[in-house]
Amino acid sequence: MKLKTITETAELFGVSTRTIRYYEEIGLLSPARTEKNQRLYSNGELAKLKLIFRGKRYGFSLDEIKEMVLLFDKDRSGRQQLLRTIEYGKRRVQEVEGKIKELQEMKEEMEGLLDEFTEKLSQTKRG
Amino acid sequence: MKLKTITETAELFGVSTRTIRYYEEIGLLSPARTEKNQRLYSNGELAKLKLIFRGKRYGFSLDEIKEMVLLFDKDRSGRQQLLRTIEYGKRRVQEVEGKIKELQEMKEEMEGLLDEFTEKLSQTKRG
DNA sequence: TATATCATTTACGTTAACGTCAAGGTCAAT
DNA sequence: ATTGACCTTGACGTTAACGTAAATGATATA
Repeated sequence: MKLKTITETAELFGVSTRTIRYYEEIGLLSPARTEKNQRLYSNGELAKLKLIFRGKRYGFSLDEIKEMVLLFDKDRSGRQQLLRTIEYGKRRVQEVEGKIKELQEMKEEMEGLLDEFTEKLSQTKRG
Repeated sequence: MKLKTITETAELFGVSTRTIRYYEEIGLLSPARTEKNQRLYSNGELAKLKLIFRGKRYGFSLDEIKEMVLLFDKDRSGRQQLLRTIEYGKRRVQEVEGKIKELQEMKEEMEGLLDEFTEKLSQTKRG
């Protein structure tokens, strides 16, 4: 378990150190610290960051991402907590399924347009 | 071809009229006007709005969306233009394909987590 | 010892994407 | 004629998600 510094982490994900610190500011991360107070990022924190950036790519706000991350992060030992977590998770999975469907429609629509353009092109060629 | 007013359009998409006007401000829409200068939205403009909101749902910025909309919007009659448009479009389609793949991975990951939680739950049940 | 590199916190600045008045014009109903 | 519902164009306000700069500290290297 090799711990990373903040610059290493930032470079790994291609973002600024400010971004990483900001995520900590809003409670998304809680890296360990060295004796001299420098941040150290474990695999766990890196995994969180992966989730964060993935979430961002699909238009989730950091607030929504926070909900999700914290949900799968904390001790959910109580039965009630577990049930809630599972219910919430299932809903999220359905959302993701919906997004996939819409993306596929979008893709088909774009491909349709491309076909039209290609058709036009071949006409231009001949005309 | 029934033209819609701005409030009808806004309600149709569940956004504010300000939002619709803003999209016009940044050059995404160009609705017709009545004699008394009121905006009227044709099916074409509505289709654009559909694309815009879909794009937003996947984390595209309005600037990126603008590129895409304008691309498929203008007269692309010249051969060069057509070729460029098609190339650009193909790249976008590949991007969308990539997004779909990532979303599927995300879904599987979430389902894996849910399985773990469900497992925990059954242990709590028995314990 | 001085220079450079990497880190820290604090705090003000910026931009996109709208929200929210304000002031005014049109048209139908009371 | 005035109330109300709809529209218009400014124009200033707001929030999320950082950017950027200042002041400072530890550590390595020339």
